Amino acid sequence: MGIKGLTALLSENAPGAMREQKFTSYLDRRVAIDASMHIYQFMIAVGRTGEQTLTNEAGEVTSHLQGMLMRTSRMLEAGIKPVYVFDGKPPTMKGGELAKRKDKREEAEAALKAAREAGNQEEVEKLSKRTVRVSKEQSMEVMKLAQLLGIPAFEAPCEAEATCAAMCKAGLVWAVGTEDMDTLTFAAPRVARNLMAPKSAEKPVLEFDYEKTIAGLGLTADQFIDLCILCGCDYTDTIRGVGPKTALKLIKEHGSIEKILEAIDTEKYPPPKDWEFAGARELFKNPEVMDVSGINLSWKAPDEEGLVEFLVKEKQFQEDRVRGVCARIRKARQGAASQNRLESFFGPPKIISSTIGKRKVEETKSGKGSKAGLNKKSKGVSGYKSKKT
DNA sequence: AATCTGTCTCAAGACGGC
DNA sequence: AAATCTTGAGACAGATT
DNA sequence: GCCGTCC
Repeated sequence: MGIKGLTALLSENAPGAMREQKFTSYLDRRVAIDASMHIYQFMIAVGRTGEQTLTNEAGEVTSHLQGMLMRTSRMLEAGIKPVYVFDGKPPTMKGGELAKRKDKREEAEAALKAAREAGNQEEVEKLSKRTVRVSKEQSMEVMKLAQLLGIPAFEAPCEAEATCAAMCKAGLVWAVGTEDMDTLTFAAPRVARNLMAPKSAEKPVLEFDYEKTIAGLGLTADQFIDLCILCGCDYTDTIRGVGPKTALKLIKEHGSIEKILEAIDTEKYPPPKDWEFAGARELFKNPEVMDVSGINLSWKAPDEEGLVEFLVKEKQFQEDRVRGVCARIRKARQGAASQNRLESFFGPPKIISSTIGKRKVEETKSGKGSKAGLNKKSKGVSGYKSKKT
């Protein structure tokens, strides 16, 4: 569940760390993306009527593939360069949280069965969304799809978000595109939300800057991790009676969880029994991540025949749709290669902020060196809009 | 009276033709 | 031995200061 | 913009 209440806390206490961006400003940006959340969304939403989803003749679900194909092509056409990262084994400390989720799912499964028997169609649809599971095989199918589309894809050793953050720290990508605020706790320099919001919604991308986050809160990196643990994370429970606001106050006052425990009345604010906050801290501070040194990311042309083999022959996609997507991607790639100023495709030049042009030049100058972004302070910081609740 | 926490509920895509 | 692992936001009641 | 369709 990420970090409870962190977004609200930041918008009140570190608004300067948040900045709204246009979707089009991600032109030519490399972005690391945790694939698992997307897969879940597609399994839940794509082609669903009642308990029905998209399937091939054999009855295998294909919703995740349809969703990923469309979303990925949209990103590529927008000039975004995605890197997909898949979850590995969950850390053992997540066991408690996972057990809770399992209980809830089983509860929903029981209710679903009852609703089916009662013939309550509406209830069946609602509950079946809550019982969705993603198998390893389905994840691997999405990975295969990404690779056929020419996109780098990796399986992380552990939490995908941690490896995404590591890629961003290493300068392999400009930002991590996610809705999960854990990523900021893993100290990803830049986190982008709403990156995939539907075109129609025109929701702006919300960008979080890590350095500005901790500076805005007035905390050190270690203290920020302690704050996140106190707010509530996936790895351990929290002190009863202490939520985000009190947590921030206490951390600023005392500096660390150890000191807080010494200072507060633990009768009134009982910490969890055998509280393993130090273990959680370690998971955030030194997570198990992929070795990203020496990785050379590249975005290749789609393997059209491979896609036809996989999606058409095996999964019964319509061939002209698949070939159509390939054509659109190829066209976008050609445009990017031949045009230095792709932004002219997106509207009159005068509307485009000059920072985009500048950045574009900087990046092309730096060539395909793997460190686009890290050592570059973004310039247009002045124009952020604060958001009130 | 105002603030904060804990719990429970919900919702989660995208294209193209009209 | 076999099978797994995604999330945020808002409403609201009740406790606390 | 709404709605049927994607597999």
